[in-house]
Amino acid sequence: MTSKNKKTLIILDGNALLHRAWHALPPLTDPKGRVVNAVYGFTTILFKMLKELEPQYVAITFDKPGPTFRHKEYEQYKATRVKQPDELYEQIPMVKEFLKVFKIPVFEQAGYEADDVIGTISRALDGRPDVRTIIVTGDMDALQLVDQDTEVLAFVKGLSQTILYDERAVRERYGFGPKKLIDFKAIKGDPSDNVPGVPGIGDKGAQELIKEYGGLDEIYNQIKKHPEKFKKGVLEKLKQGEKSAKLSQRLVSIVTDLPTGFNLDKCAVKEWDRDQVVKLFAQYGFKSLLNRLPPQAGGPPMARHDSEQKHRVLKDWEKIQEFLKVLQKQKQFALCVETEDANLFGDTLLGMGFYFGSEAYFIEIKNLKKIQAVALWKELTPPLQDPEIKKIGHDLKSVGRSLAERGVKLAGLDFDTMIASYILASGARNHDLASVVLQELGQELGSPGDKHYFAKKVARVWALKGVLEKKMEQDGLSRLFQDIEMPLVSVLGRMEADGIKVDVAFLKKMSQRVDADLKKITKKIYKAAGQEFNVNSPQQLKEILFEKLKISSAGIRRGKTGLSTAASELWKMRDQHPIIDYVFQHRELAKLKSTYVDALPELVDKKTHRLHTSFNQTVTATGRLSSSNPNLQNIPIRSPLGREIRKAFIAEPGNVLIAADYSQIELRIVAALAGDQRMIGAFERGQDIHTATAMAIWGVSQDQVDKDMRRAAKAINFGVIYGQGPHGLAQSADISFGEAKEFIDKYFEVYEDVREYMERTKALAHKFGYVETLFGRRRYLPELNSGLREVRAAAERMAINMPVQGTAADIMKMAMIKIHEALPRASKDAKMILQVHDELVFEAPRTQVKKLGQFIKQEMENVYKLKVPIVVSVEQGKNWGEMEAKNQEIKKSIEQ
DNA sequence: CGTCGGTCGTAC
DNA sequence: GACGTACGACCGACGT
Repeated sequence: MTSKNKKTLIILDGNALLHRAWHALPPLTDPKGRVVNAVYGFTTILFKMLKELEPQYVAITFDKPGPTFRHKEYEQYKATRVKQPDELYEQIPMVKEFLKVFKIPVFEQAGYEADDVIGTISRALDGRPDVRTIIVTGDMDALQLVDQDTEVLAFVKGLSQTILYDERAVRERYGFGPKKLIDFKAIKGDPSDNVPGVPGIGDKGAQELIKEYGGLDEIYNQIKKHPEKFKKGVLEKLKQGEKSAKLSQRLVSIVTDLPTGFNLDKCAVKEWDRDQVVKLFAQYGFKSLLNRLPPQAGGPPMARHDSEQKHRVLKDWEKIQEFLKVLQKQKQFALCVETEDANLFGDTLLGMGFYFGSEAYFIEIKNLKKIQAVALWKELTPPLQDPEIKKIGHDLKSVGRSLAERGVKLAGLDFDTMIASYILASGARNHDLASVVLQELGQELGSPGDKHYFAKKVARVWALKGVLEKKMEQDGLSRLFQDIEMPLVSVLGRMEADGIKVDVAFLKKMSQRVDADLKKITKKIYKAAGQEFNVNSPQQLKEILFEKLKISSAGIRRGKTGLSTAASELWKMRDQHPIIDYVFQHRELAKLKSTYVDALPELVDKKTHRLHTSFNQTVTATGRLSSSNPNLQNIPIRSPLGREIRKAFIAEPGNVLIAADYSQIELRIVAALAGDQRMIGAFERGQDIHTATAMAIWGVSQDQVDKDMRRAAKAINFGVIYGQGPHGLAQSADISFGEAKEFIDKYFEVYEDVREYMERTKALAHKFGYVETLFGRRRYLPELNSGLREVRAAAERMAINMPVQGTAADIMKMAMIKIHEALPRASKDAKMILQVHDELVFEAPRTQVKKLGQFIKQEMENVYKLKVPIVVSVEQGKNWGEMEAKNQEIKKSIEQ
């Protein structure tokens, strides 16, 4: 039989390949946080083998966990093996999941190793000269199985290189055939398996002996007959090691007669279900592997889920008119907006996608005649603006804003698949349409190149709604979605569109001033350093500080790139050299200039001088919003120069800005969630919470609490919210580790229910794998099961923090919805324009401040009844930097 | 020339 | 590394 006519069986040594992949690849994690590098590596190997070897049959073998007959034979067998981390072994079931989908059979046998199963299979095929067997493995033990019809493909150097061993290749490498490898190893031993061999004889000696005599039995026969043939030392060692050699021989012999239930037909390569494969890959985050899926052997073309007819692209005006008539009748539909530049704003509109009645349409608008476009919008606008007609979409805030630029006020926002995805997996994955479709539907979204891409997109959005809705229901997340997140979408859209006015001239002047100061301070730095360098480069700076100026690096934190030059570290060296102070000044100026003073005017609308941030609703792991382009949630306030920047945020003439702050909202939530009467009491009495904490910890009266005591109490109050340990507290309160530890102990004695609450939260997190806010918002924390103590501890801190931060976010969101809804009744000219986590900023006519201030405070304070009072302080001013308190109850300077 | 990780700093 | 949640500027290494 010529090799051409032969069929090929590949047998993969699962354990060996998994080990190899584990060591060769960095610890990649999947969207759930599990380490999956070995699965990934194994899968790439599998694909490569399928593609390159084009086998007709495939089988996989694994070790069965537990002792083998070799352990019974020799207790020390593999005793020197270092146990690999759990993260590796946890990947075996994952690999098996893949194999199931690819319909590849797994063979294993209790009490035996993968090699024995491989041996059995390859010997079972001895009677089948029409089958060529290739054993794919990461170690060389299998070489003894090589024969006329059996080869070994061994991975060397990680996963990058393979060598194919047939009989000749084995002979070339060792000087004898595969069968003799057993005796060779029996003599030389195998340190990695702790097989002793003949002590004192190694690689070279064993090789010579085998070449000379052929095998172990022959050697010992010769010793009896002609001991004089052997060198003295070798003879002695062989005699001494006879028992050990015989034992080793048994240990390294691969068993070939197990009852594995092997049957070649079972191993025939079968077609797999591409959708299942895609789904699984999505689960594991193996996006790149999708393109490397091996071709289906002889199978029909890939099955497609949706027939092409269901996706219609409408270009002709007549067809579009027909479509519009049907659209008018719909009570709900999915929609998307497509623009040339993909960001939806100010771009040429390509068209819009719609889905209803099991059909997807893409209406091409770009090439319509002017008069047709006008007619189109006339027909399209009423259903889009009708709040009774439900709109389903992905990122409806963007859709709404895009339509708003074209004069359409989108209403009836019912189901946003981006938000639903976020609700189900906040922080755990991307929520762009392609990712969500892949994760939830197991389908590829395709690219704009596809003929029906845009129509397909909107069909996918519709399909997603069904899946996500059900999942939210199952997890009890529907209320959160319907009552908080969906109503918030249009609130945020409105805030973004309104924007905030910026005094650009003020910032330009400031830029010049700061630039001059920066130049001066830079000169001082160069002089002090004795040379010019880039002060903005930490790398160059540390060279100047520690090498040129020889500033002591004792006690300075080190990072991945060496000594740190962070402010906290520079502070430790402040007395050693005047340059440190200059660097501080330089850092502050450079930061403010580049991040704010120069960056903000770039993003201001040239005509209106208003700045339109994006409030992102699907970014944070806790439920907070984030802000970007620009980030208006980190505008400086703490330093005097920083606060100057806030003055650039102004009200229109005749208007003022009103800022309303939740006071100590997170600590109040801690008190409420923990049900801690002592902390609740302090809030009920309207006490300053940090002073109250200081009083309780030290058992003193209010007037005995000095500044330092209050400062320490404040640090620990905040620390609690973050799950901070003694080390962190020592740092932030500037006290010793021992003192910090004492404080924390005392704190939890005082607020015992807070301690209990923390413990309960951690326990629940471990039990369920997630934590939740008062309103059921979840955060999954797969890292709680990490084998690494540090990773686990970090996850526990997240578990502590999320319900607190997240509940505050929930409350704030509810207040925003309530206010947005009621604001027109309080004032038709007032606008809610910013949210900064615990603060809302409004712009309103000066004349209405008093009334509005009261209204806002009322709404914010009463949006939800906690076990503690919620208090809001209101301020007003011409700009965001100079605000005056409107109510006297709480003075901002004290409480923060 | 673009991308990306590292470092740093701003806010709550 | 040691305190949770973000965004973003700058640097410099790396790949095209």
